[in-house]
Amino acid sequence: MSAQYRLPDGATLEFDQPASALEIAERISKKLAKQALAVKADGRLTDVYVPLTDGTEVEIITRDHEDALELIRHDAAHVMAEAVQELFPDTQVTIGPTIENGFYYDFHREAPFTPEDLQAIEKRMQEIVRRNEDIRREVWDRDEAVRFFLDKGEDFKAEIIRELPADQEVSLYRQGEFIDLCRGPHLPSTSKLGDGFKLMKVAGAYWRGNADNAQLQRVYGTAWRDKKELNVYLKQLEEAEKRDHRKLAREMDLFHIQQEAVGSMFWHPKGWRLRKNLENYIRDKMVKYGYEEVSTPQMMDRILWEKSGHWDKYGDDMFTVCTHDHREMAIKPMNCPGHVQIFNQGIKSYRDLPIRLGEFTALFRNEAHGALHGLMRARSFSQDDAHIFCTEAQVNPETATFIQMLREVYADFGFQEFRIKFSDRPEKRAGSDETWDKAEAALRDAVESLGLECELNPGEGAFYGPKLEFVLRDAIGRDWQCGTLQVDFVLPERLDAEYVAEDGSRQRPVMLHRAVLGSLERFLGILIESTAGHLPLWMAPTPVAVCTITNAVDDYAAEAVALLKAKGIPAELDTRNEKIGFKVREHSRTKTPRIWVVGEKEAEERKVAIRSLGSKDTEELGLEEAVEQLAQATRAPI
RNA sequence: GCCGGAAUAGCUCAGUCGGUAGAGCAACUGAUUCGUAAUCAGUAGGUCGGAGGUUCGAUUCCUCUUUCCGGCACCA
Repeated sequence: MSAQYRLPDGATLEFDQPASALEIAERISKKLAKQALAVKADGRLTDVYVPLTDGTEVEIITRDHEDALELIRHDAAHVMAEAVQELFPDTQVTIGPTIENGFYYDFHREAPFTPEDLQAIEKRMQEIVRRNEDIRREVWDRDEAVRFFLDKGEDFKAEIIRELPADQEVSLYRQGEFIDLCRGPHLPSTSKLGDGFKLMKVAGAYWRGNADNAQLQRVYGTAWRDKKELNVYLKQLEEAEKRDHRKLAREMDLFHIQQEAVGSMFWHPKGWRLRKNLENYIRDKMVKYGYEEVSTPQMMDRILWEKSGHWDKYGDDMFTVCTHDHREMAIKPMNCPGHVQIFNQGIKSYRDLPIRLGEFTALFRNEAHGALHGLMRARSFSQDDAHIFCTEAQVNPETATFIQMLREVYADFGFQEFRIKFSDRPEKRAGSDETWDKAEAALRDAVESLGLECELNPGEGAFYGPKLEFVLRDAIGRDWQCGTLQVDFVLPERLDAEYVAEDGSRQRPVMLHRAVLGSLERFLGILIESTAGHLPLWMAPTPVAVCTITNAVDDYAAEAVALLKAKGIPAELDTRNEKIGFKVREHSRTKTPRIWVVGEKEAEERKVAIRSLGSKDTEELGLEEAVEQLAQATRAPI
């Protein structure tokens, strides 16, 4: 039976019988056959040695193809598992997927893998690559596969196979002595993996992501087309680590944390200026968008938190204080119940809605030790938190306005692109299913009418409602939720919020919980990392340092600083007896955006020589003009 | 919280196979008054994260503990 295949260039190849991608490649050129890693058959990735059906559209995947990395990483995981089982036969394998930049494999083994073990594993992987073992697909009977793995003591693997969907083929891939359940496809042999991989770290990870289950050892690796690509990646990573906000914050003298107050910042003068700049900026934005700022008690009786439902879900993570009369007060982990109390004062009419209440006071959450991470995850922090009390009909327009505001703010900080996640009902939640149906539908409607692109994040909503998460990335690619919008029909019910509708009836308002920046601390951390400390002029704690060349011009420099301060610009005066090169270096290292250099010449002409951070050029300007210009440039956008 | 790693001067790090520590930068003092990423010299700075144990002797070995780093879990 003859078979025809179409190639990407439109050409057709004919064979006497069904041919594999390898045979097709062979027909085209020896070189292509040698380079073939896999094949895209009618758009589906398939192994190269599998005979393809007549009429298939065939695209040979070589190393340069965009899909090659995925294959290489997937194979790296298998080769690693093979190496581990050779070196540590008491190890059980579980799963080993590819991830961004690499792969991991979760192993079960009593003894921990040491850094030396990782080196040994990596070496053995290189050996397996040299062995050039064929990687072949086999389809097994499910029960037989389960029995096979149970016999080998591979309980986790057997469990995975047992729980595969009934209609799914059980395919195993064999390379040398190693055999693993896998959907594929794979490279034709281990040598194709090449030498662009490296094991990075070991970490604990729970079986099936559940903390009640056994903890496995996850070995992370990175894999690339070749050594050169690997080295480029490692270099990038090294550079990214230098942008760590904890490191930069120390260099910039922003804040510190110490043992006596784990998870909370001691903000230094410069850091606090920065922090205030952010707060004042977003405060003005909120005024612009029709919010009222309020302030609610730092601690409130436990009873209120029980009523709201927070105690049930988060009681363990709340800090509490006992009063002399034996009342238990919770230090607020969030503002929503407080805002409802304000809403509940007096009778509200539908004419009053929407009511938008915002607050910036500090929140306290007893975050798990292992979760703490500099500014990104702290135990005390503030949010640009606000609650919009509105009618159901207002959910849609309020969402639209919020998204507009968020886009505007993110753009002001240079975040043009960000990810949006749609998180729907979690397992543990308050409110009826009907309420959730309504809330999710309302949010989905809003998202759809705005044409927002979001990814579904199943089961990750708040306990009182579904949410949108606006996600930004840190220097080394970790995702952090910053902005959020949550639709809540539950808390108004639990806390008895109501308004009088047009027909005179009492109605529950909908509550939109929303934050643009989210935690101000976290947002600052992200901003510091994304800008490598080169903050926008209007955010910088010290926008300018005035540096003298000789002490003869100290008075003139002091006058310049006085003029700046008169405009509210926190300028720094540097009259130290140091060479100008020294001063420039130091202010550059602490990321001062502008350095004004003044020497005899400038003093005589009443000018300043302006140097911008990251540039070697200088610009001369008259003193008054320079002050005016900087006053403009340090004004936050509105 | 869990798994692994780490903790030495303000910072970055070296060191001691058990005999109580060193560099560079920063700081301080003095000299130098200088034109855009490090002027020179000198001085000072550490109960080697904390507690306990082994030992004649512990920064080093052991146990516990705290904190930090990386993941995982959690994230109102």
